[in-house]
Amino acid sequence: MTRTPAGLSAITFTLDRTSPIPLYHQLAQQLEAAIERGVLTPGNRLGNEVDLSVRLGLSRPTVRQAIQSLVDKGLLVRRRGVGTQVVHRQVKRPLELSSLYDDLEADGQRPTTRVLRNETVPASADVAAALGIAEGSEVTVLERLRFTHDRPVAFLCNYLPADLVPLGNAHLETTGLYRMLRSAGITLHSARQIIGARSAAPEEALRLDEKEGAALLTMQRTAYDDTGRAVEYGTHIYRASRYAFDFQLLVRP
Amino acid sequence: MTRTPAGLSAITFTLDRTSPIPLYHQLAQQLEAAIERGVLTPGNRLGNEVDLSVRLGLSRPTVRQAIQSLVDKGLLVRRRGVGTQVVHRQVKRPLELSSLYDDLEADGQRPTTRVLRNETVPASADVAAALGIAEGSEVTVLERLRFTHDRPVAFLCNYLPADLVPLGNAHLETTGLYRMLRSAGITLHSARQIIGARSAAPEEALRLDEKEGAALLTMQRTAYDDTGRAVEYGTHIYRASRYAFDFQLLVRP
DNA sequence: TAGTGGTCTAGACCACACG
DNA sequence: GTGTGGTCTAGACCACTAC
Repeated sequence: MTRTPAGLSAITFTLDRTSPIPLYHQLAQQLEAAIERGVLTPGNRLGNEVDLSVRLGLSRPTVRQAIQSLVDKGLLVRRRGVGTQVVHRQVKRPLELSSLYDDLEADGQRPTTRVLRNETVPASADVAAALGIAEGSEVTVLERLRFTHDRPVAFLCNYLPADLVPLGNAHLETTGLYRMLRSAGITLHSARQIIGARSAAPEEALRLDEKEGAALLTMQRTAYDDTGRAVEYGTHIYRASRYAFDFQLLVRP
Repeated sequence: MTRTPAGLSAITFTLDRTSPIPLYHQLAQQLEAAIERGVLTPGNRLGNEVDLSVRLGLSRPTVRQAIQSLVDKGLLVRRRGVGTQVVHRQVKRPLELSSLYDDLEADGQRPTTRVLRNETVPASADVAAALGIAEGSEVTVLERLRFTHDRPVAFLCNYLPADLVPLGNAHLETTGLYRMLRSAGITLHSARQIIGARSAAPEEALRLDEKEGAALLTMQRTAYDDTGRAVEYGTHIYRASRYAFDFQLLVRP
């Protein structure tokens, strides 16, 4: 006997074939919304792909593609011979290239930034190596203090190829670096991050309003765009008493 | 004119249709190997999918699936109207659910482990909450010290549902916890990690051979399996002087 | 044995980038 | 215009799971 799962049958899908949004994406969005709204609850079976495709008037590969995208997001699990189910525990925040500004803002923290330094200098050996450019090439060096509730959270030092994008202080104080890069048409592709800890040196302690010797969280990051070109190299220092990295991550199948 | 890129034409692909390994996976492996060996160098175009499928005697969707898997890994980039290229900077180590043991071993560090505690206790409120089980349920609590070169690197405290898998001390001393879970047939699916820092308390300093007040790197993690069931909750403390998290991560398109 | 997802085919048309 | 990837179809057979 073929049972249509209660949750799924309660959903009316509306697919617009004239829309520029791909059909599989429309379907995926509506499935995700149904999960979000609780119409499809954890453990609910999704019903087999063939039935679903017939019901929607789509081909099976298209339906599969929609389902697959949600599997990749960690919302669904497929088991051969069993079926497709909603994962019991929802993935709240998928791991992304963490932008401190976005993280804080998403947290309702209303971050602010003070630009301490913004100038063009020749790249030192280590910066050149990190960015994969010639030593002495022009790079923009950026030093910023980030605050929430008028208290410092982090000291951010970044290096970018000088010709990449104009970095006005006004914008830097009201938004995050990654947003500026994105709106300049630069799409980030990958990054390497090293997260460690160390004790605060006297000048660091002063800058961050911590005691000397307090534990600090550190991150070094190099970010790359589509073509593999290094776009940004940074050294960040966070007050461990006010910040921690919160990752949700998926295991590659 | 259609040019076959030099790199690609130099490769002979061998596809075994009788193999249980899917064709798209065989192709993906061989493409990846070619990139690894340097036959396909960064910037090399991969040639269009239609030609490739004809040459290999595969359908285009199958070839696409192979290419897509490498795009997902961050090795290739596709651009509509342009083509498929090898990414300039290679992704060295994709982000995975980091296993300290595996990380150290991959680094040639020959990690060792001393089990300090391994017993079954009723779950406290916070452990029960983290694992999503009833307070007072039986959990296995594990305390381990991990060494490299006979010096401590980390103190690991983990809680697992008691009935999950037998955890013999002998195995725990010679391998990692995640390997034991995997060989018990548990496939990890997702995890939430919180990485922070703090100063060493006296007893922590003693245990890790650090000075009191030294900066320590901390991680809290809850790991989940396929079904969304919490499999493990742990609190780890690392010597910041000897360990840092090294992530390579991709931005979701 | 029945039902599920996993793989694969051989086409088709479209949107976009580039010369 | 030409070539590229992006999307979509309507089937097919197989492997695995559960009963």
